[in-house]
Amino acid sequence: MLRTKTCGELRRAHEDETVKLCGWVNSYREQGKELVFVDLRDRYGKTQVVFRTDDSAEIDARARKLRREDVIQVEGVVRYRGDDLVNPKLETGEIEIRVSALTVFSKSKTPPFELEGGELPNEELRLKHRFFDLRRSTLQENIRLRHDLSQAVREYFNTRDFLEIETPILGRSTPEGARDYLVPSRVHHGAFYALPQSPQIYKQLLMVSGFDRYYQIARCFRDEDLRADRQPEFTQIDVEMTFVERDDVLDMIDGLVTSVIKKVKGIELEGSLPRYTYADVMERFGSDKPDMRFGMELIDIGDVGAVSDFGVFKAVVEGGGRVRGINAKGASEKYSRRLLDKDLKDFVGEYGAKGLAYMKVAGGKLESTIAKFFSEDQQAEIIKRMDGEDGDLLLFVADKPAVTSAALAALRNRLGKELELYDPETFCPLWVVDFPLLTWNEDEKRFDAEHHPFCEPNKEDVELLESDPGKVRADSYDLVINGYEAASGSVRIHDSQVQQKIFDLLNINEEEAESRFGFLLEGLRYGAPPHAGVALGLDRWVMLLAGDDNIRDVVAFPKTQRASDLLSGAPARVDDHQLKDLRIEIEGLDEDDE
RNA sequence: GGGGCCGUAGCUCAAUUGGUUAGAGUACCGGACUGUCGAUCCGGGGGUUGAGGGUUCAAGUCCCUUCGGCCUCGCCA
Repeated sequence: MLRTKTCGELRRAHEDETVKLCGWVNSYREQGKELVFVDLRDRYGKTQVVFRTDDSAEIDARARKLRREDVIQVEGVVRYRGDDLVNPKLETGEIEIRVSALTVFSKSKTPPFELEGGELPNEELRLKHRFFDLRRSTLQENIRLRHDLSQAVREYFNTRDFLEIETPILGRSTPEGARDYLVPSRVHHGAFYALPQSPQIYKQLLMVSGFDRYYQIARCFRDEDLRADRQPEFTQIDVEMTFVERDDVLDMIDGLVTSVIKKVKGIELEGSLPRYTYADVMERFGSDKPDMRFGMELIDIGDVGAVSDFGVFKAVVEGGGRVRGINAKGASEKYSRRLLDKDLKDFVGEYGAKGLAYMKVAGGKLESTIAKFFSEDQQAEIIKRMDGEDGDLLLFVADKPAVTSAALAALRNRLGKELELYDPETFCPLWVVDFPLLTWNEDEKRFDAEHHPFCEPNKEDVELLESDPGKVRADSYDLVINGYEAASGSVRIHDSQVQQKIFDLLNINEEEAESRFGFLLEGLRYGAPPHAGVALGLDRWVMLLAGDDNIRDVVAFPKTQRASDLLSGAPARVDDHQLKDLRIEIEGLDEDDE
């Protein structure tokens, strides 16, 4: 046995035991000719080991050659350090190991950066040495948290009659949705598999097969541009249930969310998560994934703007736009004029807003370069509607309705964070329901599925499918936490005729539908039960539970924004004979185009 | 595809208006130290300023091109 204990578990109660420990040299301190201290580290903690010339000059000499990150084994006796020598910063600080034998398993090159203390090096370097970065305690804890979450999820579903079923990774490319990652077939020349964007169709077919409660912790792939919270491959907790309605799924996931948050974070949430309609959150927060840890709702003052003397507001309202604003309570002195006129204006500009109007509330009136365009009554009405008090900063965007939503929602998130309007440790989950089924695609002059093409229309709106498809609500739902989409799902269509009708609206003709989705449509023709499901983004959940805002910190081997793996060098060129097997030729490559 | 920030010693950063031999902390190497624990003290080595080109008497600094990382809009059923 190479070790009898770990570096995190020894206490005074183990005094006088002989133990073997293995680990990495975290730090070393030579103290004169007689003494060497080494802090030995493994996944479980750190333990101080002490070498003395008295005990063995030979071991002491070798100990003096130890350097950071060398991997060693020590054998020795657990000693209480003495009342004045306890180190309260270490869990094992009461004791140390008096070493009687040392084995050096492996020497380390000088580490690429320092694991603790000081600032983190740039992420490029960390990713190149990911195996090393992963030794840092924060990343170790994140990976541990990820494991805990996966296990809690499995336990929850396993005790409720769900079966974990794997679905293919090599599948078929389907139209719409994200860009597929493709895998060429060697056997079928010119044909390609697609990696799954999600196991959607397979899980629906499993419902048709009678596996009425399914889940899977499934890897998914989408070849789209990345963000701080998006990786090209990511993990979904995929769930599907048969003979259920929307609320059955929501209740089941409420239970999952409250139980896993309790289990991995020890936080008690209300048993039933609040449910809002899409129309409601879009109006009040301008976003379908509002951060509900703070208020600052969007308020419409378009009617006041329309009758004021402020030309910008008037013109926007007359042109069918909206004037909406938010109230940054007590922030009138926190943003300089330069910040407001430049930084915040540019910030909302990223979302298409042409300007940002602001007014400060002081002495019951509005203070602003544009205040003169508003009568006393109009000012009073704005203050009242915005719930304004002296010291408040009111910010307005006048633009196309969608632009006011996007710009103010982003501004609200930014101000909420900058003004510290919430406790970053809290979790505020909510369901958003009744999404639109379809959204009009102006470029292609047709409807797109808002969620995906297998989503059941809300029964109350079925008539509208013919008359006004854009108004049809879907029987779909998103779970939102702290401003992130944390899960998404819907009741599925189980009638092949309804499914065909939706394909028609999406401008997918019968022939194309048969060719691309035929295997689903055919399944629906052989006795398909009502079913519904949801998928939770595991990576985002771990990120949120870790209090992080970077998804790479919760993935063991993540990819960069350009989807490369700096550790392995993927993606990379392949040998010509591999391409020849696949009958693939690469066009337009320069010699130096690596 | 668009916008923004960044790249100087192993690492984190500094370097006046374009001007002396590109510095500091830390890491690394050597030495001192009998209870250290972010050890301390003394000494030392270490630079293709991401790469390429240009302007200039002179470029880390200015210009062009390019590579890479991060944030973001579009995109992500």
